[in-house]
Amino acid sequence: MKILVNCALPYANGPLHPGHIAGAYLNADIFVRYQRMRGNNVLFVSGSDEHGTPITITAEKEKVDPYVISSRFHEEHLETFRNLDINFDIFSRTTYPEHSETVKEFFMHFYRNGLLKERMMVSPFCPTDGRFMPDRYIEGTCPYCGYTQARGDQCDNCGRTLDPQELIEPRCILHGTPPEFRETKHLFFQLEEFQDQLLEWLDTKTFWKPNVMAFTRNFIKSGLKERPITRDIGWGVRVPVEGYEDKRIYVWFEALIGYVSGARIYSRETGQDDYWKDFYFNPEVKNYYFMGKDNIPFHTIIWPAMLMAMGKYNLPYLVTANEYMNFKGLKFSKSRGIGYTVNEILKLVDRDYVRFYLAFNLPEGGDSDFSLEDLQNRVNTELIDKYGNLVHRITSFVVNSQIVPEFNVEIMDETDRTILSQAADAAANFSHHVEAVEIKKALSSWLELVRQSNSYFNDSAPWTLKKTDPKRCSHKLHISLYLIQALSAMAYPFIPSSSVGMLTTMGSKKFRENGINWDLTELAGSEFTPVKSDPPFRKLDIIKGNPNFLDLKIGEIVDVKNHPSADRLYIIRVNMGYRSAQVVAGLRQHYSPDQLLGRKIIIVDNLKWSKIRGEESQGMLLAADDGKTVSLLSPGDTAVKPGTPVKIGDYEYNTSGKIDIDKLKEAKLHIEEVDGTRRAVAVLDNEILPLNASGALFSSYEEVSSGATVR
RNA sequence: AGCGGGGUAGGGUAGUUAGGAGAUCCCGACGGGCUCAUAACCCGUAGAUCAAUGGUUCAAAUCCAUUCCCCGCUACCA
Repeated sequence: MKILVNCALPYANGPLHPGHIAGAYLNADIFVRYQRMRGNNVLFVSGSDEHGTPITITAEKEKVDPYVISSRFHEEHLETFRNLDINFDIFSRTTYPEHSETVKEFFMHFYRNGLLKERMMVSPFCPTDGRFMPDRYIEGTCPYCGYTQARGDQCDNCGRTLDPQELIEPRCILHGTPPEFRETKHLFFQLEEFQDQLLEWLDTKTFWKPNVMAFTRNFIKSGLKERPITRDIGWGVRVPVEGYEDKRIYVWFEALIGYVSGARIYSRETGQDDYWKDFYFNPEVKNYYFMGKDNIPFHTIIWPAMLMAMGKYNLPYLVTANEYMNFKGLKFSKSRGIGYTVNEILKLVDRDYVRFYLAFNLPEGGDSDFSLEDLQNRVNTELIDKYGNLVHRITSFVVNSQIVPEFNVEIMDETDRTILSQAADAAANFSHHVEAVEIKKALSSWLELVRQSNSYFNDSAPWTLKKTDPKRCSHKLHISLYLIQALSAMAYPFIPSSSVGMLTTMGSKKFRENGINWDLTELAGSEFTPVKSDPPFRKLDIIKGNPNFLDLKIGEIVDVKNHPSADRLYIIRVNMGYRSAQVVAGLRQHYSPDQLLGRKIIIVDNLKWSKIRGEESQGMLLAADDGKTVSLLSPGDTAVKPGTPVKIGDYEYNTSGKIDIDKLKEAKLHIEEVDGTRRAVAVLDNEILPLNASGALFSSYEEVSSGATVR
């Protein structure tokens, strides 16, 4: 059976972080590996999306050609995927000539069929640069609320959608000069013509995940409108029509066609030019699309409409989209310094550990959270302790005891029958879930069998049977080996290289003969000759040597109430980004509620909760006190988001557990001159280190003298 | 403001589409077992007013309504 799997093309304008991988690529790779184990013929395509404004902006900043930027990240992405064992058949580029040709074919087909209509638009034109500017490059005063920094597409203050012409005193953000509004012509794709056909098609997609369907229906409900597919920009695929020499095709239209051009390029490179055609034109072939949630409407509305317009192309069979994987509750962001890139993580952690953790934590149902501590914990306990140790204890027992494992149907007992039926159930559930792209559920049924297998081995106690009933011992060992063979085969899509290692160690005859395939999960014909080996995994120990025991976070005061039974105390509610906390603070003599509201402050988030005069305090806010003045600590950068972790020096908090007030005092938080400015510092390992978040240091809101203690 | 997602034991989570078993699993705490194994594995105990309020129902974490709180998107970006 042939299957086409397309993954949203990552934008070549920055490094990949775990959120990208968990959003679309790892689940696709797992799906593809599984399908290949089942003997299916998969074409697995993705590539770099290289066009679009952001890349030109980066290029302008660095004063290089946009191609330099996209090439840099294309290479980097290729390496990241390779390092993670995510193996596309082709990872193409939208700057390849074959891509432009394919885009041209689509374009001309639409053009000839009257699906592209010319419209005049009025766009801002910067006379200083002599070119049209994107709407968001224009800034001015909002006509509705008077906000002076409203953007041309939207006002950040009142949230209203704007047209750049509506702005009072518009100016170009690059030059500060007022733009002219000039007429410019563009071609519009007649999306609305496909509305009925799309709705009809969507009605057949009862098996799609609710998030995808809800998003799509909502989008259509608000009305499909014709969309411009050309724009005034110099970077992109040329428009193959006279009078459009200065314009390029809009990326949203062109990047999607990258799936087709990628498949064609792969076919040509492998010397079978027509190979791709069956995947797109044979209606028996199912087409799967993987992406993050932001990409849903492009794949459930625009791309299907384009394929409908082309006529004979297969429409997507399943469109699956994950939510976001965040970093400690905040969105991964290279520019804001939140989280790590995949390549940074791979320097510390084996690829299979990363794959396992991300798969375990995939944001399939809702957003999930990434952290190195959690990664280490999950990998050490579930992958290594439970599974790795199971494989190792079984194979090394067999090797050391020199018992030949042999299945004997006549001495099957109840526990044997139970575990074998559990194994069959697990394999069936696993298949069902992977096929439905419910990767986390598949992994759960695998983990359940790991647990059951450990339990079985414990109950079997072959170390006792060895002396009392060698025949039964040999029989139980054979079943145990069969279990880890099945588990390792099932684990292959998740942790490919480790899985192969396991099967080699246990001396699986089927594996030697057929390579990894799904038949490994069948008991019949299984034979094993385990070899002596080291434990299959080394435990992770990456969280250490860090003296920072303070979990400090940026908080924003959202509510202040008087404590009902204490004259000096406030009850303050603090927004911590991914949650809020109530703290009791003795600030009534120093601040009025109005002064506190909206302020960004630092919260100690791993302090033991306590009741202060009957009210729960879930942390402590930091304030400096020099004996005269009490002042809250102020983050140097007021744009810093609530929930942002505060580092001490370069140390990020990454242990766990609550501390008490006495422990907090050991950090000796105080105010001290750093480079001529009074800063909040802590003492760790006899070293004075400044508190900082997103690169900014902290001072106090009110002036306090150097040496003031922070409490 | 609009749209999307969320609030379940000390922490992290599953379950919510199709309402009913003791609400799942991991870490952490406590007790026991085993000794093949990487201080690992197995068994058990404690710990949750399933955000709040109201409603539908014989029955609600799950359905409906209202409210509160959080995140994301609406600036390129899974």
